[in-house]
Amino acid sequence: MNRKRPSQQDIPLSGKQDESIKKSKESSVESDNADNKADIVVSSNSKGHGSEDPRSSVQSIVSGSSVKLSRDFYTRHSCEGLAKALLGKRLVRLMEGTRLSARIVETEAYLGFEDKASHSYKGRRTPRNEAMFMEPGTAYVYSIYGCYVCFNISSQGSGAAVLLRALEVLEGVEQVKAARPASTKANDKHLANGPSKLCQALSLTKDGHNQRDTVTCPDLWLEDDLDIDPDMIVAAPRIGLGPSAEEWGDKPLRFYVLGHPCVSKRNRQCEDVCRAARTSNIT
DNA sequence: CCTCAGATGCACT
DNA sequence: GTGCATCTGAGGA
Repeated sequence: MNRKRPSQQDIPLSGKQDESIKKSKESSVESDNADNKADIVVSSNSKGHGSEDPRSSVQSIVSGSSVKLSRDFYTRHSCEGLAKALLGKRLVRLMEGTRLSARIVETEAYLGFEDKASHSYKGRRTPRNEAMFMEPGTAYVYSIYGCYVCFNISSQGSGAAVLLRALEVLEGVEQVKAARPASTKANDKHLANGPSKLCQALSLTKDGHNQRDTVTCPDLWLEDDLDIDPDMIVAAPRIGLGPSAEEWGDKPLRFYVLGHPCVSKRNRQCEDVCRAARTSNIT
């Protein structure tokens, strides 16, 4: 039946990008400017590290390969590794026959037993967090602050999971806008730039998706898409943790794509570290 | 760009 | 009863 191939909606980060760059004028300060621009990534699906000059990889956007992520994908990475590996991948949601998809641009790792910020700290296992202990690839959706939900994917390691924090909506923008509050519809970058925003955007609910297996679920899965250059991944402390997390609140377990406009909250200091590491790799 | 307050209901102790 | 892995809008720099 009417399966639409993604067409023009497949192209993210285009036009307006230039505009915002022009606005931020400092064309003399080359390095800063270059990073704000989307040096988004990439060597699509090719593993050989592009030993090329990173500058040449600016804005090479490739459309999704439509290859669903397998169990093996979720199993072969550590929790932290999975959090990074998920960057660039697509979350796909089928709603009444319409395909919605969005690129993952920000994640957080929750390690489980030893992680004081994790719901499964010390192996704590309750009806709520049962999904964290299920097969890698299982969705863990929980409600928070009454009116919101957060979406995680269970990873390897008992009680470990990856929280999705921000997406770039690629397909189904109109439908996504309909699912979000009116005030947020003006700017496409803000459609899914937060853990609960992205759940609203793709209509992910606890009743509908908690404990669903994304490897077999017919209306929710992940697809291979972009491979993010490791040099472009910013590692920063996680967001919103209370004092009970103690030293775990400072560990760099949040990951996002450097320069991507849809990231929920930037950490300039960690971005500087990322850039410094990158330039020293080049020289 | 930033910070701040209030909303909100459920899971757990 | 307490504590959230948050969001929005308003107001200020």
